[in-house]
Amino acid sequence: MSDNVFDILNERGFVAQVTDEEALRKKFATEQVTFYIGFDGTADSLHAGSLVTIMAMMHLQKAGHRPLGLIGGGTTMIGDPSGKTELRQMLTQEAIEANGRSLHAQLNHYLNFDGGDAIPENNATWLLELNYVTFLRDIGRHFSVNRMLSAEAYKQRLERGLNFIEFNYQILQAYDYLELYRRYGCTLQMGGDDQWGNILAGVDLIRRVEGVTVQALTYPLLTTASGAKMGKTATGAVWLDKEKLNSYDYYQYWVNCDDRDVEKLLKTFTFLPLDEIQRLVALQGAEIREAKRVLAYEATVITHGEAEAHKAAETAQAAFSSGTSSNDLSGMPSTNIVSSRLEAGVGVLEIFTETGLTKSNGEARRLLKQGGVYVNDTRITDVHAALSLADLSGTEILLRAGKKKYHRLIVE
RNA sequence: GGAGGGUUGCCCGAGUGGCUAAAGGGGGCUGACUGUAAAUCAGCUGGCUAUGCCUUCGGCGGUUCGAAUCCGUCACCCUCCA
Repeated sequence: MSDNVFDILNERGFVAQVTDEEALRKKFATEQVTFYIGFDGTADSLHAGSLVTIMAMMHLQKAGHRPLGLIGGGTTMIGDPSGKTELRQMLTQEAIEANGRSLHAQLNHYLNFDGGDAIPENNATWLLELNYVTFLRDIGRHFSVNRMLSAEAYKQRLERGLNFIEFNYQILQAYDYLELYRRYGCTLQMGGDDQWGNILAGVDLIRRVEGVTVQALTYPLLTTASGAKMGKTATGAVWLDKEKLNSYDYYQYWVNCDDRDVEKLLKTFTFLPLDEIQRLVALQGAEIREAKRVLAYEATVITHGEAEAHKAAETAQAAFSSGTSSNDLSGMPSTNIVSSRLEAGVGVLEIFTETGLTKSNGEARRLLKQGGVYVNDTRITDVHAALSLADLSGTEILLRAGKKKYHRLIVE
């Protein structure tokens, strides 16, 4: 370990706040640190927002430390008030458990629970069977309500109303840290900067109960240059699950990023060396697209693997670079259609909606009127236009909505 | 438990009997310009078997020729009092 992992994290922009930088550096340099990050169990797939966390874990793991992926199966039943203005929607226990399993399977892809020494955990294991009175005696007495109330996270909620159940969230998260310290010797918790208060509560609790000083590190909450949260688009979250978002669209998400975000994204979501990133970011004007392609490729490799990333890149190249002869569109989303339907003629509006390019016939009609409907790269202007066998090029028809959304219609 | 205020389209928010598929903003989409970027400009932004029809203003029921708008009731949220 010539370079301290702390520096790697720091250089790449993963560090917002640390409890004790010197102590943490020393730990990283001298021992294997078991660290944990909690994942909320409200969905059955992680999205690009969680990637920051995952990348941080991977960096530490590469440096020889031991990641502990904690699914908040128990805490999800409560809801974290931090950064939210409303009570989180309650999920059934069954749904939360199912989500937990999916999330662990996903994390396994990045952290390798099976082969390596990474540890999957779920706080439902200890939280669900807590005895209320015992918990109050042993843990509750260490928490000062005064201090909790003065925390920024609660202040805002106090204006609007804070449910008792949510008020307990921090205590439970603190307790998680204690449990993980006891069970696995976990001495570092990381998380988004909005978790700082909750994480510190755990650090305090461990000091009071065990007399041991453990560490906390948060990374900045990433937003795009236009102010949106990472991993969310208007059409939905950027899921990491291939079933929910195919590799091509995933690749496209990264390629379409804002120029101003490229450097940050490369540092955070790829493992490329910093000097390479500097070289890419130095590109000017349209050349910056090269940096975006690298970003998209690298990011897709990490999540979907090299083969998928390669296919996505080829497909994007074929679709967007008119000069090239590459015709590999295999990565593009597609829909099958029986040839008899084409023989009879299928309305363009109908087919756009059927493939999901538009959500309704009305939307398709609107799109067409505005000049955003293309078939085989030719703009369609007639609302009543229909596709027939004559539109086939090979065994497929290329549909496009607007400038960027492609879809292949494959005849079987 | 008592008194009052609120619940409108993806989000915020105006509307307090017909001119309301519902102002305005945000977001999104399309087009132009470009570099699959940003900024800017213009248009669009409930559904359909579409010069018309249907559904939408928390749920249900009522008054009315006509209701997001009035009445009743239920649900949820907020504020003040306990």
